[in-house]
Parts: sequence; structure tokens; C-alpha cells
Amino acid sequence: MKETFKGAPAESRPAPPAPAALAAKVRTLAPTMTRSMQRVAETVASDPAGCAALTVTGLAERTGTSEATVVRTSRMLGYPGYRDLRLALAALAAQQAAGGAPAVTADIAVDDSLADVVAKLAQEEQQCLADTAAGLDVTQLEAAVSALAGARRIDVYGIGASHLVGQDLAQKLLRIGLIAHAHADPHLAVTNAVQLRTGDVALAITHSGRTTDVIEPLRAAFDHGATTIAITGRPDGEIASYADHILTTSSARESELRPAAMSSRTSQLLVVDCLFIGVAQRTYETAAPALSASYEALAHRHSPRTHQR
Amino acid sequence: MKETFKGAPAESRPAPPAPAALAAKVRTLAPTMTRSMQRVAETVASDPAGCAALTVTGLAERTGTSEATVVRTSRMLGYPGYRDLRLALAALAAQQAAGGAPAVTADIAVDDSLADVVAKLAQEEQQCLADTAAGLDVTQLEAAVSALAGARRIDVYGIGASHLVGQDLAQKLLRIGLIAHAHADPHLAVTNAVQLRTGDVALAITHSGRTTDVIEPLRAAFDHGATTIAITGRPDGEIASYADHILTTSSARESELRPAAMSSRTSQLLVVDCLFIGVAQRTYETAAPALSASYEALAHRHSPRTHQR
DNA sequence: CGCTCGATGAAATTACTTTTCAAGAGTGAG
DNA sequence: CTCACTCTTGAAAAGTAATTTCATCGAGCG
Repeated sequence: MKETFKGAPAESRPAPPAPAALAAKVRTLAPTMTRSMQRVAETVASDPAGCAALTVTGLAERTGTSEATVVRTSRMLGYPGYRDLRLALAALAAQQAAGGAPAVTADIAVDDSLADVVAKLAQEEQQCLADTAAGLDVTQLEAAVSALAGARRIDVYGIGASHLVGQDLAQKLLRIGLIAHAHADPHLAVTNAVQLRTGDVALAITHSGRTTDVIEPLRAAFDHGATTIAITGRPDGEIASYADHILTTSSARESELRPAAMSSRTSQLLVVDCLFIGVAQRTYETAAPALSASYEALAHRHSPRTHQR
Repeated sequence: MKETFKGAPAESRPAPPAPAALAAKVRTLAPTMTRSMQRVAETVASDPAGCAALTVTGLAERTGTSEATVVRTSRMLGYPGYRDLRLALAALAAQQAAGGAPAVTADIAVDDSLADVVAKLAQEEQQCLADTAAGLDVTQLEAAVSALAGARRIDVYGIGASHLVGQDLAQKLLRIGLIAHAHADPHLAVTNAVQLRTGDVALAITHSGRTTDVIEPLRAAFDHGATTIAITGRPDGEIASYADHILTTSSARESELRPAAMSSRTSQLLVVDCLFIGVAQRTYETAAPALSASYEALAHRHSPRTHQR
């Protein structure tokens, strides 16, 4: 709360209206008010949100008084007129709403309303992003970016939800002219991995760090001299043994309704985005034109709808 | 707050005005606006507090436009008129003041350090989540969840990055025992869509709302009587014509290095997660056991836990 | 009992908002 | 290049809400 000092030369007038101090003002001034005005003041103080939706006439009716009284009350409370009181009321309501429902850190329950679900999910994913960003080792990221940027060929391994993240990465890298492929089939992945050599990069994504189907191909690539990167929530997991660079994702606690796959995905995607932007920066000369080219190539796939200019 | 109109019939008003979703709404709708309206919208979004103090005439002057344009813009943003926009502005200003930390979203530049990239990306994605959550119409979500929970069969259409989101949704729904399939091939998608009947659900994901390859199958499903849902950043796009329920994702401004696909994906995933949780809640009796079953089925795919060195 | 004075709301006035409409700007076809 | 068309835009009319005015009412007091 920034209290405006009286000394400020901006306003030569008596006093600026009150923001959240409305309830206090009502209590202070109530005794000096007439009965009708008290009714108005109390109504306004007890239900700011509701009153903010009302016009002078509406509020007059609701309080069983007249428009004139409402305006008089507004003046008494320090506002130039009802219009401004109404604005303050809206502001107050918003403040109350914001302050009233702060901690939605609770787990999502079966009987939560959908509005709660939305709020909690957004909250959790935001937290997850913050955690991931805080926990990411920039040195490792730097190394991984370098490896990717200079890679002759990139293989990405991931299964299940992690495979989607892998696809996302591969799609992006392809767009800036790198040769990347996301493997889902463990057998094919291993088959491919043994083709890799020094100068190639293999990247594995697994939240648990123990997914055999992902570890195997990474190990094969590692053994054949490729640079290996692991994106995992368990930097101490088995996969770490075969990874040159480890990027750690945050592992939020999971609940019954919200399996780990959900937050790990958010976390993994952030890491993948960071990798992508990093690589795009390093290869800007070729990446930028490639990006616009791919964008234009898709233009005709959208219905015309030329609406703006 | 407790003001959820549960008992009331789901589809009542088109869309209630937005409280904190204003910035998001401006970004989403800006492309469809005319130049003058964009000026108004931007002014309003960048200085809610200042604009809340202005009358129509004042705001018109400040933006160098006319009263009519200001009113038009208010309407476009979802309010009945300027009066209500002004109220929302006051509320928003109060919220921002209370929340303290304003958005400090600098664009990612080519010469940013990787640490900066990580921080900015995380920040942007968090903002994107908040915007999406704020702008999501819970009534529509409710309707979509109901449709999905009772569906005999679910088809999901999406291309490119949106297809990954579609796969994510399909994977999740399969896990709780629903029959869902994510289509990537537009031809197969249409072929499948015409098989749908009343009681089936088709869900299309497209950021632009104009992706022909996604619109076609949804339209086919719509024409054959299936319940159709669209997840799009452009609720006024062509796809809206064939969607029974529209879930709006927020579209952050894109920059050269950060294509729209990136933030739209984050936004879409949140919506998808909300859908999933919502459906899981409604079908809890069957969903919970199905979830643990799928979890256990994968257990042996992980190396034994005794690995810690 | 009646006079005075503050409180109050109906109605008039004013301020603000919304709507209408015609002119201007841009676009595409011929 | 021009014409016809559509979309955009602001000036002004029309309408609505807020404010002021003013007459009435009623309580307190001599």
C-alpha cells in the first residue's frame, strides 16, 4: 500500500477518496449520518461487489431511499459523486476477492468444483515451472545446447507421455534445420542408437530415470561414442550413468487425481523449450530463415479469412 | 467465490465479462480488431488504473479516437458497454495493486544468456497459464466435461504441435477407460468423423481456429450429430461454427524466437488437463481403479529401485 | 400550538453513454 | 485506372444515468 503523502503538490484539494479503507470510513462517519444515509453506507460496506453492479437508482431502491440520498452518502464518504464511489466499490470487491482466495495450494479433490480445478491446476503448473527454472543447472544446459547445435544428427528417446515431449523437441529442431527424430518404439530406438557416432547426439527423456525402454537406447548411443543428454526428474537414477549431460526436471508431489506424468510433462516441456531457444540462438543465421520458411509453407493450410490489415 | 450457478441450465449467457482476464483477452482479440480499436484496447490493458478514471470522452481523446470506437471496443472485449468495462478496469487496477508484482515480460533476445532464457521462458509460460485460467469459460468447460464423460467414443483432431496436445489428451482418457483416439492424418480423420453419431464426441485443437485440416473433420462430426468441442485461441474463428462448446486458450504475443506454437501449447495443455481432471472426477468410480491398474501395468518396465549409488 | 430547521425524495437538470448515420479509406474486379 | 463495394470511423442525435434543485414532511422547542 503506497500511502500518498499530504505534502505531495499534485492535489491541492481536501483528500483523495479511500481505496480499501471504506469499511473504516463507514464506521467512523456513521454516527454523524442521518438514518437513510446510514442504511446506504452499511449496505455498501457489507456488499461492495453487489452494490458495484447497481446504478444510483438501483441502490436507492435496494436501500429504500432516493437517488439524492445515495449521492449525499457518496459525498460524505469522500467521493465526488456516486460514479466514483461505484468505481471504488468495484476495486474493493476485486481486492477482497484476490485476498480472500489466496492459498489454493491444496490438492485437487474429487468434489472440487471445476472452477477450483482450473485454479488449482494453473497454480500447480506455475509452481512446477518456477521450481524447474530454479533447479535447472545452466552449465549442463549450456553444454547440452552446444552439443545439439553442432550435432550431425539427433535422436530423441521417450516413452508414453515423455514421448510427446520428445516429439515436441524433434518437431522444433526440424524446423530450424537440424536433423532430429523422436523414437517411440524401443526396438527401433536401439537399432538406431547403434548407428550413432561421435558428433551425433542422443537425448533421453524419462521422469523416473528408470524406464528401461529409454535407458537401453541411450546406453547404446553412449557406448558408440555419441554425446548423450538425459532429461529426468531423478538425476541419481540409472540413466545418469549413460548421460554426458543431465538436465533435471522438478518432480512435484503427485496426488491420486493428478498423476506425476502431468507435472513432469510441464517441467520437461520447459526444459525442451530452453534447449530449443538456446540452439536457435546459436544457429541464428540459419534458424531464423528456416523458421519463417516453415511458417510460410503452412500459410495456405489455413482458411483465408483475411480480416485485418 | 461461491457464486457458481450450479443448478441453473448450463447454457445461459454467451459469456460473462472477464475480471482479470483482460490483458489476455486483449491479446487474444487484438488481431480481429481494427486499428483504432486496437489502440483503445492496448491503452486500456497497459494502464487500467489510469483509464478507469476516464469517461468515454476522456478515453476517446486519450486514444485519439471517438466515443463510438471506445464503446465498440468495450463490446468486443465482452462487456455490455463502456460503463462495465470501466468497472472491470477499476477492479483490475485494484487487483494489480494488491498483487504487487506486475508483469515484467521482456522479449527473449538473440544475445540473452541461457540463464536469462530460462528465466524469461518460465516467466512467460507462467503468465500464459494464468491468462488461460483467467480466461477459461467454466460453463463451457463444464459442458465439455459432461459430454466427454458420457461419450461412447471420442475423436481428437489436431495437426502439428496441436496434435501432440491431442495425443496427450487421448492417452489420458484411455487411461481412465474412455475410448479416445487422436488423429493426425486429415483424411483418416474425416473418414472417422463421418462414423460418429449422437453420443459421440469430437474435439478439435487448433490455435488459429482456421486450420482447414482440423476444421474439416470437426465439421463432418458436427454434421453427423456428434457433440463437438473446440480448443482454440480464436473463439471467433471459422471453427467456432461447428463447435457446440468452445474452450478458449490464451495467445501470448509471439516473438521471432518464440513462435506462437510454444505458448499456445502451454495453454492448450492446461485446458486439456482441466478436461481430464473434470472427466476423472465425474467418472471417479471407474477412473480411479483404471488409473492404478495402468500404473501397475507399467511397473515392471522400470529397473529395480535398488540402484542408488 | 405553531414555528424552525434538518432530512428526504420527486422532479428537473446536467453529465455521460450509446446509437445512428453518413462520409472516408481501403480493396478487388473489370 | 476506375468503379463498386465493404469496412472503418467519428460527429451528432438519442437515450440513460447521475446530480441538483426544491418542495414537503416531521421532530424538537419555545
